[in-house]
Amino acid sequence: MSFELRGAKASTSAISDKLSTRPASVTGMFRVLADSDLIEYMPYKGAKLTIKGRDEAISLMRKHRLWETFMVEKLGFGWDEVHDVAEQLEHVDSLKLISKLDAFLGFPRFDPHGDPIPDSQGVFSDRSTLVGVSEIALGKTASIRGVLSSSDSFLKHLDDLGIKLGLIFTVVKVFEYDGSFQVNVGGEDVVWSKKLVEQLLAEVK
Amino acid sequence: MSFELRGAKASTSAISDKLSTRPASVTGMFRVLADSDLIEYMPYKGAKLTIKGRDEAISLMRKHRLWETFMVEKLGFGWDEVHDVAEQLEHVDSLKLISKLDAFLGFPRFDPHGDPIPDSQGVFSDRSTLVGVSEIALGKTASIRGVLSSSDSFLKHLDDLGIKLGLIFTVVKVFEYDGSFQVNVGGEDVVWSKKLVEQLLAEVK
DNA sequence: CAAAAAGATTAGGCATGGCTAAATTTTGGA
DNA sequence: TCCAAAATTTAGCCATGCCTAATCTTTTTG
Repeated sequence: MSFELRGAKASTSAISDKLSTRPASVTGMFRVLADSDLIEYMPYKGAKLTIKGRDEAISLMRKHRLWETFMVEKLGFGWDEVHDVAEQLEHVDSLKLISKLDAFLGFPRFDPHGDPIPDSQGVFSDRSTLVGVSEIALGKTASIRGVLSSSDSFLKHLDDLGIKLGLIFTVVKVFEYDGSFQVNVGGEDVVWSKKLVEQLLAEVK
Repeated sequence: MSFELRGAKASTSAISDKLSTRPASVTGMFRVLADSDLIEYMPYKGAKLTIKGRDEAISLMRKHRLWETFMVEKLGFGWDEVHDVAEQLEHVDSLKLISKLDAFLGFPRFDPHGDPIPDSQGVFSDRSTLVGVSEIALGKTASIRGVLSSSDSFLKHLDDLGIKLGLIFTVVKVFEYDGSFQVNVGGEDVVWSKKLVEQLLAEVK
């Protein structure tokens, strides 16, 4: 479901490529989607999501990102290995399951990649509430919401330092010399390097 | 996947009934299952699981019961409303997901209905390790593993008393007069009625 | 601005999977 | 034992979904 949500035009062959299928098949899918009122489709002119289609896409995105969050935060998966499984999980059909899962996770507004999770009404949190840790002002308290990199070494480093999604910290000091941050986590002061904080996303309280 | 695991014979029409389909369709399924070496099939004579088929069935059962346990224990679903959703979840294909889920749940050996959950090797815990609470001897410590009833009023009662899967308790006293049990839960003594303990399954330490 | 190239759609074929109806086998009672 | 009833399988049909090849539109380029 890699449709752009705004009026973006994805070419038939680009889609068939991504789906490992043939352009002709995509045209067929367009037809059934149009029949279900999920897209508006004019041959040769492209397709556009209807309101209903947009809602469905947002709902899928919500499910996908909640499952990803669950796998990373609760099951200890690496941030980069959850996509494929989440793609299967997102097709499980149960509104109640998703709302319970949402509650269990504490109604997270961003997934492990820093992408927003729409709420049950389809409303996205303003992405601007998410900032790079390196831009947080002295004295502010924030919680980790995502990462920019997914390299193995980076993720392993997070593990080593005990940095996980939802971790709450306060910026105590910024060292001019090397740009590293001194932060307070659960009463203890620790230092995060400049390179590290540049890859971390957080939500300021 | 309501195949009996032992050499039991489920009639073609019984299966088609349960699947809301036609007997002829079941015969077709038998043929493809036989082609995949999951069953041994002789027309008119019935079908029997092969080793491979048995393994697959056990694996599905494991997934199903783990998901049910997750939904009840972590998401707060009622014991009786998880089956259908678990049937969808069990088809998500990821060995790693299941083993992580298993670990997250603390390697439970029984699901909320008291049925055994095969481990990753396909080994079932001996059902005999599971006993009715009413049969537990004085002074023994045990943990709740399942229920025998799924009536609304019963499940609501469990909620009211804060009795959940995994709850650890010690039998302090059994009252002759009405058969009720005095048990210690987390330092506090409480009384469970005879009617209640007869519906509870537990695993003695 | 036309012709070629690229991209998209239609037409038609093949496999799958479930259905109904007919044929076959098994079962159970006289 | 034998025959009718029940159960099961086979045969043949239809819808789906994706494919290739051919056709049609749009875009690009000389």
